[in-house]
Amino acid sequence: MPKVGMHAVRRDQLIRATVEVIRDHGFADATIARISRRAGLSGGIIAHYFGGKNELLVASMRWLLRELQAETGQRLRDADSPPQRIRAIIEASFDAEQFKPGVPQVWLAFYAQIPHEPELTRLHRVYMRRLQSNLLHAFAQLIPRPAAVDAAEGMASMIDGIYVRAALVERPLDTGRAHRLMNEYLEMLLGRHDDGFDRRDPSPPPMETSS
Amino acid sequence: MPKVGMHAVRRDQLIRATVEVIRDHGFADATIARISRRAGLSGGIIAHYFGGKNELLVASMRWLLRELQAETGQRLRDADSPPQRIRAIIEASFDAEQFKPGVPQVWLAFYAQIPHEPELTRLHRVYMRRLQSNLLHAFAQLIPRPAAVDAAEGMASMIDGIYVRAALVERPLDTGRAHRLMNEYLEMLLGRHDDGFDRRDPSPPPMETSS
Amino acid sequence: MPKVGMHAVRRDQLIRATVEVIRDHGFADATIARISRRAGLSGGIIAHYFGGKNELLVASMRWLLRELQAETGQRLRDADSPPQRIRAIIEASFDAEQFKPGVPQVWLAFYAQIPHEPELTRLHRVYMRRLQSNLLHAFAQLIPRPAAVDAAEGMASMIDGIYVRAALVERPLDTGRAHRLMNEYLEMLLGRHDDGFDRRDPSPPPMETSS
Amino acid sequence: MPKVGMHAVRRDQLIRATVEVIRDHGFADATIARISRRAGLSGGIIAHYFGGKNELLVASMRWLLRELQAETGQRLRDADSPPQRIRAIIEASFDAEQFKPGVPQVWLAFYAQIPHEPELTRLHRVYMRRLQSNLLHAFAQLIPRPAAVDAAEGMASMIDGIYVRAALVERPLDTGRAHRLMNEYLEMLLGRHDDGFDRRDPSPPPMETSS
DNA sequence: AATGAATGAGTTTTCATTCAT
DNA sequence: GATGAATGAAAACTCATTCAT
Repeated sequence: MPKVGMHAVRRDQLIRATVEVIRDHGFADATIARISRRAGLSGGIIAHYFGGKNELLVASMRWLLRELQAETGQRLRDADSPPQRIRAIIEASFDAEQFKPGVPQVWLAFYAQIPHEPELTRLHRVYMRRLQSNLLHAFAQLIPRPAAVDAAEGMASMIDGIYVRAALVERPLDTGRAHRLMNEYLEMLLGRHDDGFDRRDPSPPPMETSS
Repeated sequence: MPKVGMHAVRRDQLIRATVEVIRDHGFADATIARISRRAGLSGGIIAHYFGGKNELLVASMRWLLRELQAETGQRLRDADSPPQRIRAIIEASFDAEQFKPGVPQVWLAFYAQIPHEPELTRLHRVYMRRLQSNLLHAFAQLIPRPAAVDAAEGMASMIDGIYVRAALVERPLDTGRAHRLMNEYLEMLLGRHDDGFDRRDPSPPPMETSS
Repeated sequence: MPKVGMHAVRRDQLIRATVEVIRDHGFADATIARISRRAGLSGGIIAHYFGGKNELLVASMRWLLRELQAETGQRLRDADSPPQRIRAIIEASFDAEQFKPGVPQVWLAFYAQIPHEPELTRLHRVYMRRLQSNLLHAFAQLIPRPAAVDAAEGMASMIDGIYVRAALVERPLDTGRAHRLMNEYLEMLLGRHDDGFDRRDPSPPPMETSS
Repeated sequence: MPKVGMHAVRRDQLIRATVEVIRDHGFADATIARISRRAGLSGGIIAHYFGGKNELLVASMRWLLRELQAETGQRLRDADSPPQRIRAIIEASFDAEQFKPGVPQVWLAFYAQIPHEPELTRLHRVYMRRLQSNLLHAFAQLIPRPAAVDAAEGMASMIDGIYVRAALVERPLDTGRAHRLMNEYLEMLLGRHDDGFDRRDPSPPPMETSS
C-alpha cells in the first residue's frame, strides 16, 4: 500500500519547484524538464499529479495567492480599527517573505500571464476583489465615500507599483523604505480629510471568508 | 531596384506585428510563425531583418520605450516649471495611446521578461534612470531633498502601479480617473511641504538625450 | 485467506475490460490505464496477472476465439448430417452474441493486429484451420472434391465478409438477414451439384479437439 | 523562390511511406518517426504538410480510396451491360495492385480504425454507398428488386470477405482463384432467376461522379 | 493480493533556424 | 528582397513497466 499523504507532499514539492524555476528563468522558459529536475523527480510525475503543465502553473499561482491571502487574513484578524486594517493589508503585501529576492519576479511573471490564461484571470480577480473590498470598507469608515473609493484604488495601485518595481530595479527598496512610502501615502490620504469627518461607521468589516 | 527605406519599413512592420501578437497571446506564445503571419510576411524574414527572434523582441521593446520616451521628451520640452515637468511625465505615461486596450498588457509582458533577458534589463534600466532623474530633479526644486527622493520613488511607483493594474483588471481606470489619482497624489506630496520651502533650485534640469 | 479462484476471476475481469475498451476506443487506444479503470482495478494488476499488456491482449483474443469455438463445438455436436454441420458453423458465427453492437468491431481490431503479432497469427491460424477443415469435410460429403474446396473457401469468406461489414456499416444486417444471405449462398453451392452426386462419404468428421 | 509543386510531391511521398509503415508494422505502431524515416524526411515535415499525424492517416486512407475508386470508375466506364458493370467492380477490387502482398493488411488496418475515427467513418461511408449503389443498380436490371438487394449485399460481403482473408491467411488466394470464386457466386446469383425475368430496365446506371 | 507512486522511454508536437531558389 | 521547404532540437505528453508497501 502506498504511503498516505504523498499526494499533498508531491504537489507541494512540484509547486515550489515551479515557483523557483519561474523565478530563475521566467515564465516562458519554465519547462517541465527544469521543474521536475528542480523537484528531484521525473518529468512524467507532473502528468501524474497535475494532469499537465498548465494545471501545474495554475496550481502554483493559486498557491501563491493562498499564501498571501493567509498572511493578509491573519493580520486582518489581529487588526481592530480601520487604519489598522489598512496597515494590515500593507504589511501582508510587504511581508519579508514577499520581498525575498526573486519573489517579486515570480509574481510579475504570473501577472503577465493573467490576461492570457482564463483560469489565472479568474484566480486573480477573486483575490483582487477581496483586497479591494477590504480596503474600501476600511477607508469608508475614515473618509467620505467618494474619497474612499479613490483612496482604495490609489492604495492598491501603490502596493502593486512598489511591488512590481521591486522586480525590475537592481536595488529594490528595502521593506523598511517600502513601508515608509506606503505609510506616508496612507497618512496623506487620511490627513486630507482630517477635518471633522465622523469616523464611526456602523457597518461591520467585510468577512474574511476563505474561498 | 529596391524601394528606398524598405529596410526601415519592414522592420517597423515586423515590430508592430510583434507587439500585436504579444498583446493577443502573451510573451510565451509569441512565435515567429504568428508574428510573420500577422505582418503578412514569411517566417524567414525575421532572420533576414533581425537575425533572430530574440533580437526582434529586444527591438520591439526598444521601439516601445522610444515611443514613450519621445512622448515624454516632447511634453518635457513644453514644460517650464518643476510641477509642470512632473505633470508632463504623468501625462506622457497616461497618454491615450498608452491606455489603449492591450497596450498595458504588452508592457506587462515585457516587464516580466526584463529580469531574464540582459538586453531588456539594460534598456529598461536606461529608461527608468532617466525618468527617475527627471522626477527627482523636479521634486528637488519643490521639496527638501530627502522628501524629494521619496516623492520621486513614490510617483514612479504610482505610475507603474496604475499602469500594471490597467493590464489586470476587467475595467481599468479611464485615463481621466488615472490622471486625477496621480494629481491628487502629487498635490499631497507637494502640499506636505507647502510651508515656506524655497522652491528655487539652482541646478539645471537633466538633459534630454536620446539613447 | 484469499478467495479460491481469485486468479481466474481477475483474469476474466481484465479480459472483459480489455474487450470493452478495444470495442470503444480501438486497438491503438486500448491503454492499460483505460483497461484497468474499466475493470475497476489498478494499473499494476495487469503485470500481476498477465505479465504485461501484450500478454493480456493475446489472452483476450484467445478468450474470444475460445468462446466462439465453444459455441461452434456445441452446435457441431448437435448436428448429424453434413448440411447441418455447415449450418452449425454459420449459426455459431452469426450467433446473437457475436452480433451484439461492438462485438464485430472488436474482432476487426484483433484481425488487423493478427499479421503483426506472431502469437495472434498462431492463434488465428489454429482456429481458422479447424473451421476450414470442418467446412471442407462437410462439403466434400455433398459435392465433388474440387467444388468442395471452393465452396469451403467461399463459405468462410462470406462469413468473414458479412461479419466485417457488420463492424463498418451504420446499420449492419440483422442476424436474420445475415442468416438468409448465408443460407441462400449455401443452397446455391449445394444446388449446383444436385445432380446425382453420391453424398455418402465414408470419412469421419474431423475431431473437435480443444486447443 | 521554392520549387513549385513540392507540396503535392511531398504529400504523396509521405502518404506512400505511411502506407508502407502500416503494412509492415500495423496501425498502432505506425509512428511519425518510422514514417518520416521511410520517406527519407525529417519528422517535423509531417506537421508542415499535414498539420499532424492524424491528418496524415486520414489523407492516406483517402488516397487509398481514391486509387481504388479511380480503378473502379475506369472499369465501369468501359462496361456496357449490367453484368459487365458487376464484373468491373469485382475486377477493380481484385486488381493485381490490390492483391500485392501487404496491401490487404493495410486496408484491414484502416478498416479496424474506421469505427473510431469519424473522418475515416465518413470517407468509408461515401465510398461504400457508391459501391453499393452501383451494384444494386446493376443487379436490379437483371433480377427482381428484392433479390437484387440481397445480391448486392452478398456480393459486397463476398468481396470484403475474400479481401480480408487475403490479409489473414498464410497463402492467400491468387487473384485467379479469387476471381473464379466471385464469378461463380455471381453466376449463381443471376442463374437463380434465369427464368423469364425481364432484364430490360429503363433506369440509367448511376452516375460516376467524383466526390 | 493489490495499489498507485514513480520512472523513463518513446511519441507527437512545436518552433526557431537555415537555406536554396 | 523574400519565400517557404526542411530540419532538428526541445518541448509536452503518453504510457507500459517496475516496485515498495
